[in-house]
Amino acid sequence: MAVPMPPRDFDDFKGLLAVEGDRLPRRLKEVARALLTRPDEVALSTAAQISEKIGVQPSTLVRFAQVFGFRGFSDLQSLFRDRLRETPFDHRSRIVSLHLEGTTALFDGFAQAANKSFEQARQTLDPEKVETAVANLTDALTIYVVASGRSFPAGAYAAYAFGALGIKAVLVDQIGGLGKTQINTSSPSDAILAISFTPYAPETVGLIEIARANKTPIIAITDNVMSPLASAAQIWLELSEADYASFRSLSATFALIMALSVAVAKKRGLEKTYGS
Amino acid sequence: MAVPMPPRDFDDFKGLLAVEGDRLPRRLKEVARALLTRPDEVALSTAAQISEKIGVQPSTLVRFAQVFGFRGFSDLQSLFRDRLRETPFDHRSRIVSLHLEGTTALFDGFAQAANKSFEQARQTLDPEKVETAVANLTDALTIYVVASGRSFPAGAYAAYAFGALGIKAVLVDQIGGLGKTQINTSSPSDAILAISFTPYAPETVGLIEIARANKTPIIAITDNVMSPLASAAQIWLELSEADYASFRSLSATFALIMALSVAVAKKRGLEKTYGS
DNA sequence: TTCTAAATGAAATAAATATTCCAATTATAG
DNA sequence: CTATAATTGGAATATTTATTTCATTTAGAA
Repeated sequence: MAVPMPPRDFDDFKGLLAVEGDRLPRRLKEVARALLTRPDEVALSTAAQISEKIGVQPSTLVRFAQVFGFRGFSDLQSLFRDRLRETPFDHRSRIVSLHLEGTTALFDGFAQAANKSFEQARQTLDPEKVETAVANLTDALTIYVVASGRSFPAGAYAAYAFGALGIKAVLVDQIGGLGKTQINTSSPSDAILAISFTPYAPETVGLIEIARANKTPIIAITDNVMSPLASAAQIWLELSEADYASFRSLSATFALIMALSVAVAKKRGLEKTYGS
Repeated sequence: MAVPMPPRDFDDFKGLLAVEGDRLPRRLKEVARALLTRPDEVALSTAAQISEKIGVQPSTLVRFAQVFGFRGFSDLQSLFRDRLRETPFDHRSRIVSLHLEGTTALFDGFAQAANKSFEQARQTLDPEKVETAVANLTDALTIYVVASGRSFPAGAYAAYAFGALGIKAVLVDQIGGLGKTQINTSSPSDAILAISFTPYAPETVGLIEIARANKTPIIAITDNVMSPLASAAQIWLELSEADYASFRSLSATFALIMALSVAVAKKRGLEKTYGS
């Protein structure tokens, strides 16, 4: 194999991967992906630590570097270190370079809305109620996740997160109009996690009525006291999201779902190392 | 010499220096100043390089560290490395009322990860490519949204957002194993919006192959050049999300989806006031 | 299938890096 | 000043970390 000139900086390296990356053997491709996914870690860790995380031998890292013309892994790593040095003010400075126009400006707007949501959530979330919710979910045999309309993605994610952590959860997706059938198998030893915000999807409201008739404990994530979920649920967690361009953020909802999942897994003491 | 407990993080160390710093001997005082002046360099360089820059012997660095209760310089250095790993918001938000324990602390962790994702996204997102993506989506008769596994909630949300804005979109939900059937109706006058991150769900990869065979333009949201989506797509947008407790954030993905939706709606000039 | 080349894992070795030790210097108290 | 303790520099050593080598596995061609 011809020994090419090694890339001179991180962007060069990335560009090279874009072209040549596909030709790499299986393991080296994994390495490439991993290095690009966590460039900061590459800069700050030793070859042994990195290779361990990726699940390859240190020698594989050295070989990987040599394929691109470096003498060894250390030379490649110095690209990652320089990258971290060069970005000090762009990357982690206090004032973020905001985009001023176009679609990326919209992106910034939504990012800010997310931030605002987080701050609001810190204020409105009652830690005690959250812990009670965790306790209830921990005791549940099966967690039924109910969410419709705009909240459906959050529900889908909750089901995913629970599953990834080895927690038995069912997403009530109402497919084929079978929502009622899906939730009707719930019992007092299970739990419902219901997610709904203004305007409360009538499907969700209808479904939790059934759960209530079954005496299944209901944990709700909703936006305020006046929510139909607040009165129906045993515990409800208040989360008021900010909006931008007439789209309400879902970021705090997602963060809360992740927090609940991990907390339940911890409490059950079966935290599988999976997730991601 | 009494061996004190070494500081646990960078801020601890800084605080300790504020109190004890003046009592240090001349050379060690120089060291303290230098380390605080360029903390990034301390994280990224070797003891020899640092000592050279300061103009002292490497052994002085070791002794310096030991004065503060560390076993050697390496232990002190790891504080500087951790500092660099932390999210930029970590520093500031320390002041803000952070929850210190329990599930709400987890919530804060995920909120910070989301923030870091936003910052990273600002760096990696190429405004030009974003605008091209918007243009492509604007021209599409129907937008097919493809996302599986962890990314599925994002896809579901994209379909929702497009719909709410009056943009014809189909969520390829692969129900009943009909994913291929669903996407097979796509044609060059449509567009695919594919979302996938490490580890790339094979379903998604398979589906976009079909779209490619149909010559349907593909717009991808993925995490790096090595992604199978990057090579298959006409345009791909790079988005590397941060993670916490081994769960990767989705916040930047959601923000980008919202931004794209709104931008397309604007461009089509049919922005219905609905959404939320 | 069999053969050959390529790729990988694991251990051995080399290189680098950090730490300790001791002699030389500087500061401080008497 | 002198004596003593504290601090520092520099070389020697120990430790960690990267790299090379070689045996084994895997993939590809004939």
